[in-house]
Amino acid sequence: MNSAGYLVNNLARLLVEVLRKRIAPLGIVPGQFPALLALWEKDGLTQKELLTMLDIEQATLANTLTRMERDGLIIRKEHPADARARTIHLTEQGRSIRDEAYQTATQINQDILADLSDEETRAFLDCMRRVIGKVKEVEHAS
Amino acid sequence: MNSAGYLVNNLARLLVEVLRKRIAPLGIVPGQFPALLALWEKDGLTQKELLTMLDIEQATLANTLTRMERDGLIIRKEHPADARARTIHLTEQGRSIRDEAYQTATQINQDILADLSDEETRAFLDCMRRVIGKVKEVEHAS
DNA sequence: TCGTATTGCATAGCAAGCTATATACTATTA
DNA sequence: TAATAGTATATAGCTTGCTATGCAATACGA
Repeated sequence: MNSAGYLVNNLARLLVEVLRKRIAPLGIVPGQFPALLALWEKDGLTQKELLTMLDIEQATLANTLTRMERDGLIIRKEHPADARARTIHLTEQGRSIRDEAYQTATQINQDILADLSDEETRAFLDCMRRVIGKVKEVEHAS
Repeated sequence: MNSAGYLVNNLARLLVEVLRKRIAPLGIVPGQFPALLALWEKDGLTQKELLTMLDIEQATLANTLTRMERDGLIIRKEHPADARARTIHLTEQGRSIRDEAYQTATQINQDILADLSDEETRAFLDCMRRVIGKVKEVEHAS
């Protein structure tokens, strides 16, 4: 297959594995990256708040947070005002890998786009965003 | 995040879910699609032969084939000449959904690219192939 | 204020990807 | 030809995505 769908899927899997290899020394895995990015921006969020920043389902986040807690990246504390909710806090370890993680991600993005001109990169990302928009539209309709 | 990596991952997940919804009536799931495409081309392959046509790992294929057998899409027969190998054959059911599955996949690709001009689509797919090539290159180097 | 609806999070169960390893057979070579 | 190497497939164990559902706490409406 050489269709858009196949290519996107293929590329996504390749990229996840590259990311996995490069961030392994930091003690994190790809699925934890989006949550970390959000927490590096703003610590102490509830799961619900965190969820609004990420394009994953609630159950996926809950599981990812459990693994992050197991791995010593975060801790969950009881919410001061709502006993259902819990606030999520980076540990020292979770905080400490921030710069290196950012650099790694930036480097990967540079590496993989190295063969495209600036103009091509712009067009490529623009197409991607438009297709994502279209898929969400189409998805809703069906 | 608005990086290439994030966008690709996001798009891939969206597409898999669209495909999942649309092929559910056929009794198949997205992971089975590549194997089915290959088998519709040529039936009775060994797992090893099938593997060369797909961009997944051997263990992933073995598990997918097990689910396909469970779902009545294929059967595995003993290889006439090599007792280690097994040949993989579509069942009548696996064969019967071919045309509808093709149409569904084609329709999805059309739908999601509907907002891009022919020229943009060409450029988009071309970029994707080049980036895939680059990732494989980079991956090998590290 | 009491019963119901809603909300926040967790859990169950599945798919599909990965690596590492086991198992069983085939091929080679000393 | 007997031991060793290699090959085809399967299995174990993990991550990360999904939907559906459970459970407790909160909010609301009669």
